[in-house]
Amino acid sequence: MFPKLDPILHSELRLAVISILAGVEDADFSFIKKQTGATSGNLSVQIDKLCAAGYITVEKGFKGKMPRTTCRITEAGLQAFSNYVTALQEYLSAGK
Amino acid sequence: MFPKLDPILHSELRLAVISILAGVEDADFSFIKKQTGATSGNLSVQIDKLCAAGYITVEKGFKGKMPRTTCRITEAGLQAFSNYVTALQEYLSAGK
DNA sequence: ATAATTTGGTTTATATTATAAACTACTTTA
DNA sequence: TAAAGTAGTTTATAATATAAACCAAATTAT
Repeated sequence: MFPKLDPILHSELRLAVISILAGVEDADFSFIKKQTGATSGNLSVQIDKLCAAGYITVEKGFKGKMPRTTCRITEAGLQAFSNYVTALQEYLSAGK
Repeated sequence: MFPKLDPILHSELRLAVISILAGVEDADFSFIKKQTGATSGNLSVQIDKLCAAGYITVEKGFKGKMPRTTCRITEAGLQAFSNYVTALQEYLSAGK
């Protein structure tokens, strides 16, 4: 009746990150930080987890002389996000 | 952009409990346990938290000789559930 | 030139949360 | 009356999230 919710996505900040990345080609650390309002430390950790899960890729380079971390959602990430939304609907709609 | 998600409801088991209670007049411990597949211990703890938050009421009585714990959602609980669903929609729909 | 501040993060420690294991108390069935 | 089942609670442990501290380089101010 209640499907298991993907624990990687069932996290406020990670869900926000995936949600952002699902809508754009790619996004860098600073942009995601501004959009989410997260602290650097928290964001760094959660990005690592999404990366370890294979839901996003992280590319480190430079914009001029400043370091720049660019994130992009993967196919697996898009699929997981879609599954999560579907599963969650079971919970949200049960009270009807 | 991303609203804060109520931490009381942003828990797989507590959300399932609220979701069940939102659809019925009341439900007892055993019924909720069967529907969710949760262990007794976990369910007991999460019901306590929902109760402490004022989202449900818990009534202890007896069905014949056996103890029976009946849960019911409160107005505050219904409101919180509604708010949670609305907030979550921001996350789920952002990738479109 | 150099000192202070900002950018762009990582690492590590702590607090919170969820889960599982162990236990209590009573009832029913063999 | 002994074993097994019901209906939970309490406590311990594992997992998670968050915050604090730190690092390195670049930029800006003195």
